[in-house]
Amino acid sequence: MLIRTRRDDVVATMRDVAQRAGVSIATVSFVVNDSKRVTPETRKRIEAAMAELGFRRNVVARALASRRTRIIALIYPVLEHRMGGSSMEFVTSAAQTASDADYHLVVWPVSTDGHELSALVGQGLVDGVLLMEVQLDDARVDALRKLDIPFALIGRTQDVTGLDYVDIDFDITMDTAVDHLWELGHRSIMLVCGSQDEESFKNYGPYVRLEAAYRRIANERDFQPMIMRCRQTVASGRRVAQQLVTEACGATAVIIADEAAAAGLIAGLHGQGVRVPMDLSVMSVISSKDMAFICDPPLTTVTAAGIELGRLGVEALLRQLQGEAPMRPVLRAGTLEIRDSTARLATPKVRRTKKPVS
Amino acid sequence: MLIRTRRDDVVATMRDVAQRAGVSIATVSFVVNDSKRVTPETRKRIEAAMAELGFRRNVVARALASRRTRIIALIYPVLEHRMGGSSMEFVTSAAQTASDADYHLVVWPVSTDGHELSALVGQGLVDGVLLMEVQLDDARVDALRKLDIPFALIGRTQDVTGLDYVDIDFDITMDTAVDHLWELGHRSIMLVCGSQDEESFKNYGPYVRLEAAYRRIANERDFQPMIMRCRQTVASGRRVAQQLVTEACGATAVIIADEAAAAGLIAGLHGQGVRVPMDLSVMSVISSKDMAFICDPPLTTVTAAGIELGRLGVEALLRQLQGEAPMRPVLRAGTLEIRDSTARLATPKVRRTKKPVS
DNA sequence: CTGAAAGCGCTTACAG
DNA sequence: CTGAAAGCGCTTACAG
Repeated sequence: MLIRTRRDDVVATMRDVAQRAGVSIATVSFVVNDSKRVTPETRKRIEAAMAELGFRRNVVARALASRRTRIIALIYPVLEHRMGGSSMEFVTSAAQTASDADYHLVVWPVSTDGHELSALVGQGLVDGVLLMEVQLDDARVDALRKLDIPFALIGRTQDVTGLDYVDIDFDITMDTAVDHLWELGHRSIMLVCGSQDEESFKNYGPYVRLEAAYRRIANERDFQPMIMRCRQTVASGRRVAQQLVTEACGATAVIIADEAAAAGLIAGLHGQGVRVPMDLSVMSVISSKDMAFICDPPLTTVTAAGIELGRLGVEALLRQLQGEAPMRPVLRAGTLEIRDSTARLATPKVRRTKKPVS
Repeated sequence: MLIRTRRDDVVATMRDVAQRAGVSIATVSFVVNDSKRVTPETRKRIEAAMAELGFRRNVVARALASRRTRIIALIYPVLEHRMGGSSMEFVTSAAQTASDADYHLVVWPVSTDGHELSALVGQGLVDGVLLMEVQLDDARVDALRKLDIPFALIGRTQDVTGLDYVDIDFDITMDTAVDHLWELGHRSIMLVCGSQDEESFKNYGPYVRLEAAYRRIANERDFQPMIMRCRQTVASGRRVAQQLVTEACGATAVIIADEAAAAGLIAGLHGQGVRVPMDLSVMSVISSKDMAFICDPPLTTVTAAGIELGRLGVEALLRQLQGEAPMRPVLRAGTLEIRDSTARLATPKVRRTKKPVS
C-alpha cells in the first residue's frame, strides 16, 4: 500500500516492500535491521524491492514499536551561556561519536532551570540526555533523575554519587597554569574568574572549582590570593583591564578563566598602555586554540581536552543505553600551550634561575 | 494500564487517564490537545486524573498517529563551518521563535553534501527543515526537494524559484560599507573575502554575493578592485596581514568578510607595526557585535540582522507547515556600527570635505 | 458532547 | 529460516 502522507507525497512502507518481494513484513524488518538470519536469496529479493520503491524506514514508527528512538539530546543553555570555541569542540566531538554509533545527537537549547527540561524530555522523544554547563547543585540533574531517563554529564555536580560524568580536572589545570607562571618568576598571580552573579551561572562548576584550586595553591605556596570577577563577554574583559590599572594591586601575572573575557582583557590592557607580557603576563585556562590566536600577542593557554571529553561523554551515555557496565568517571587536565602572552618576570630580585652564559 | 518501558519506569498512558476519569481515550486526547469541545466537568475530571498519574503525552505515538512530529531541524554544517557570533544569533533566535509556536527546533550537525541529509530527513522525524550556510548550487536543496519535505532557507541559492528564503542583502550591506569608507576619503579599498577553495565553501552564497557587490561598486565608482582571500580562521587573518604588508598594494582601507579572520587581521597588523586606523582602516561585514569588541581597536562593522532573520526563517517554514500562504522572501541589510578601526584618510590631497573651522 | 474503532508503520515474541 | 499477529500510545473520522 503506497500511502499518502500529509504532505501529499507517496511513501513506500515495509508492507509495500514485503508485497513486492513476496515475503512478510517481519522478514523485511529483519533485513532492514539485520536483526535475524535471512537466506541470501530472500535478502536479495527484499533489497531489490527496497531499492525499486525507494524505501525509507519510518523512524517514528520504529521508535514507537521498539521504545527506542536512537536520539540523544545534548542539553546546552544556548540562550544563556555562550558557546565558545572550547564548547564547540565538545559538541562536535560528541556529535561525531554519536553518529559513529548510529545515534543522532541533537542539540537542545534548553535553559538551566529544570522546568523546561522536564517538559521536553520524558515524552519519549530521546533515549538519553547529555548535560553540559553543569552547576554544583543543578536543577536539571534533579529533573532528569525524576524523569528516570538515562543521562550523563559533561561537567559534574557537587555530589556525584551514582552519576556518570566526564569533566575537566580543574585542580591539575590550575596547577599547570600556576606552575608555568611560577617558573617564570611570578609570585603575584591574580585569578580573573567568571562571575556567579547571574542566575544561570550560580555555582557553575568550572568557576567554583577553579577558584577553589587557586586558593588551595595560594595557600600551599604561600602567596596572597587576588581575585577579580568577569562575565562571559569581551566587554567585561575590558572592564577588568581598566580595574587592574585603577586598583594597581601589584599583580605581575593574570590567569583568566573565560575565552571571550580573555580577548577583551588583552585588548583592554593594550588600550590602557599596559604591555603584555612585558608589564603583565596573561594566560587563559579552559580556552580553545582558536581564541588564543585572536589575541595579540597570542595567548598562552591551558587548553581543555574538548575532543576527548565530548567523545567520552557520549560513550558513557551509550553504555547505559546498551545496558553495559557504567564507565568510570573521567577527569582530564588541560594542556599547557605556551605562546607569547607570558614571560619571565623582569624584576631581578625575584629571578631564581640564572641564565647560562652562552 | 500502567506500562513498563525499557527503562523499567512506570509511565501513565492516555488509557490509564481515561480509565481513572471514567471516559474514553478519545476524550482524553481532546482535552490534551484542546482539539474539541469538552464539558467543563469532564475536563476537570480528566485533568485531575492526569495530575494524579503524572501523565505525560508520548510525542512519538502522537507523531505516528498524526503524521506530525512538531520538530523542525536546523541543518548546520557544524563540523565544517564555524558557528561564529552572528550564526549564533540566527540559531538562538530561530530556536526561540519555534519554541513560541510550540515547535521544537533541533540543531542537526549535517555536512554540506546532500547524502547525509537524505539519510536523516525523510524518515518522518521532522516536519520541516531550515537550511543554513547555503551555497549557490546547494546539493542539500536538491536533496530536500527530492524528499519533498517542507523547508526554508536562511541564505539562498542562485536560482530561488519556488523557494522560501530569508537572507542578508549583500548588495546594500556592501554599499553601506563602501559608503562609510568613501565618506572618510578612502579610494583604495580592498576586499578580504572568504576563500572558496574548500569543498564546503564552494559557491558559498555570502562570499559570492559580497564579491559581486564589491566589483559592481568598484565599477560604478571607478576604483580598482583589490581582493585577497582568507579562510574562516584567526590564523588566516594573520596571514592576510602579512600579505598586505609584503605586497604593499596601496590599499588604505580593508573590508573583511569573516569574523574570525577579522580578529586575526587586526592582531596581525598590530604585530607588523601597521597602526589601525591611522595607517589602515579596517572594517568587517556580517559580523557580530561581540566579535567587534574582541579587536583592539574595536571594529567598525556592518552587523547582520541575525535575530530578525532567524525569526523570519522559522516563520517562513511554519507557514508552509500550517498550510498558510507563503511568506514573501526577505532580504535585510546589515547595520553600520562605527567604532574605532576606521578613520578619515590622512593624505590631504584625497580629502574632499573641508572641516568647518570651529 | 462523547465513544468505539480503525489506523499510523513499525518490532518482536511466538509458532511453525 | 519465515510468517501471522499482537502491540507500541496516540489521533481522528464517524456515529450517536
